[in-house]
Amino acid sequence: MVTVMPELPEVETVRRALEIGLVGLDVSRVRGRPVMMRRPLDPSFIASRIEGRRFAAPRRRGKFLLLDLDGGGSLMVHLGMSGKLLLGDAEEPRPNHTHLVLDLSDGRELRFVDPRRFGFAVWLDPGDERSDPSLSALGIEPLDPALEDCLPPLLKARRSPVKSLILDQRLIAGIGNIYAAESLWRAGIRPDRHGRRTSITRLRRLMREVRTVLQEAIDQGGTTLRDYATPDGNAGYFKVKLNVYGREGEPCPTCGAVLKDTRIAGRATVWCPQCQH
DNA sequence: CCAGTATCCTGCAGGC
DNA sequence: TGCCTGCAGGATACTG
Repeated sequence: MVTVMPELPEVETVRRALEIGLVGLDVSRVRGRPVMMRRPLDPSFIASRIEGRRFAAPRRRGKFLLLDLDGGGSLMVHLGMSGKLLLGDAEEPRPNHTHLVLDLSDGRELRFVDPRRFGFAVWLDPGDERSDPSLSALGIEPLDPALEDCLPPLLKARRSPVKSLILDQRLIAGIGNIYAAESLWRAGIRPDRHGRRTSITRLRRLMREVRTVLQEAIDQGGTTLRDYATPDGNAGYFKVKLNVYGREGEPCPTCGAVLKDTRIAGRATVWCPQCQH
């Protein structure tokens, strides 16, 4: 059983669910206790900035969500690897590890839940966005049409394994361990091949596969989303057909060779020794 | 500047 | 059955 972590497609699907379920609602009250997360959570400060204000359309940059409020400023949320944003009835019991609760004007609550606390939620005043260290360092969006032209030369200039490079958010924003493995398998490139030793042609192919797999996953999420009468945040967690991730020891879907399992930069990496070179 | 590794956290799987 | 260990991974601080 593979647990799907929030990478770009999952975050985008959450964004779309919130666009449907959150825009136009007012925040009547913010609740939560201070807790150490990837960045410290300060519910009182967040409350001072957003209580009494109305949600505008949410945005996404890489894996970061920007929940904008009318009149300026955003609640920036990163889901880490176990984070969820849930829209639920106030009557329902809250899940364990609910760190932040926003009471909404329709009687529901927006809940930020994150057992492993690799995620965070922080307030950004207007103008903070430009200088925020997480956002300002981000590389190109994978769905940007300029991807095929911009990124290959940058990858070609690096020594690291291609897999490490496409996981580097400063180069390309939004890919995690799952879609990295899937993209490389689709492109027929060994995950441990160094950027320097990969032709521009093959790197361009990789960029196409990155875009395709992410777009397919977003489309799947969109399908999931339409199935929910009331978007509840869980809509962001779906399963696409994963060809290699979590399938070490199983036959390659293309050639039948046994999928190999290795570690690159400390991360589990599955690949086909026959198809990827 | 660049590459590689340690670190944070909880839940769960596997071994004995 | 129950305890222990290790792994899962995103971003970033740190080391060489």
